[in-house]
Amino acid sequence: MADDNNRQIAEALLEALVRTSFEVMAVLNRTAAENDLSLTQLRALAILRDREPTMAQLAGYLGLERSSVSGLMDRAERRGLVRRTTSSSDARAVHVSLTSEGHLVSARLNDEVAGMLAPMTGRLSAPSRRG
Amino acid sequence: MADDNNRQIAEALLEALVRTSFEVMAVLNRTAAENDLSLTQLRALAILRDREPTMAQLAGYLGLERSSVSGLMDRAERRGLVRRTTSSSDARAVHVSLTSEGHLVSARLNDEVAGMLAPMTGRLSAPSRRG
DNA sequence: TATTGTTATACTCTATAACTATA
DNA sequence: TATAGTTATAGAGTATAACAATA
Repeated sequence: MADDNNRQIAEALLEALVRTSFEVMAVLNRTAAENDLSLTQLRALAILRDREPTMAQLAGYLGLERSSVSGLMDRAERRGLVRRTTSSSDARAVHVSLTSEGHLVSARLNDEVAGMLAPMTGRLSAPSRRG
Repeated sequence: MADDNNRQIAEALLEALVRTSFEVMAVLNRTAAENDLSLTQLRALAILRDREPTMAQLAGYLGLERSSVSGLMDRAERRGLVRRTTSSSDARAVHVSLTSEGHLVSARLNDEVAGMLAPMTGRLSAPSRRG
């Protein structure tokens, strides 16, 4: 019976976990969409905030094929958010980095996401101030 | 200083929340992909497990345009997972329901997701059995 | 030979706009 | 007139395969 109870709790947790994840992704998607970006572009901009990876490394971070990232960065570059620079040590490699515009956008996205998820994180961290 | 502490906690929670959500979505995506389905198809099958909504209602559940759901259900129908039936009360409306094959697939997906997320939910619900 | 990045191609997902049929 | 669903169209995201340049 203890096992049965655990199973029920696990099922409820599973549902809560999946539902919460969808809510978080919805917030991320909405934030991205309001800035005319896709979720993947948002992820890429977040990754690039503190890194200047090669295309292959970026593909690794995003869990995508290199060819997919080529198109992704084509579109981001066209919008002036990132730039490509050839590596000095390996003539095959191309590094990606945020432009100043890209940094601005990425920081703004970060703040917006934090603000939108504040009801979920703030409630846990901040004590109620009623009374 | 208490406020500053709360802010730091909220930031850490935000990161954990987003990271966890991405991990959950990765599991869902992988599960879907292994069954040659997209995440949206997986969501739709999950929704249809206990409902036979109209196309418009399904679009509402999924947060998509009706036209997007038309294509989605075209592909699901072509694979024998769902069927369309015209409403008896409103000749304009079309209800969507799982076929027996669709039910099998949907149940299997549910089990696979539960299994893959067990490390995240089981750890919280089940006491350690060491010793 | 192996790796990096790109291009060509194909498919899914999604939206907007226009349409038909019904209410 | 308004609503339900579909179709046409377009663009983004993704993968696989083939390629050129470099290691």
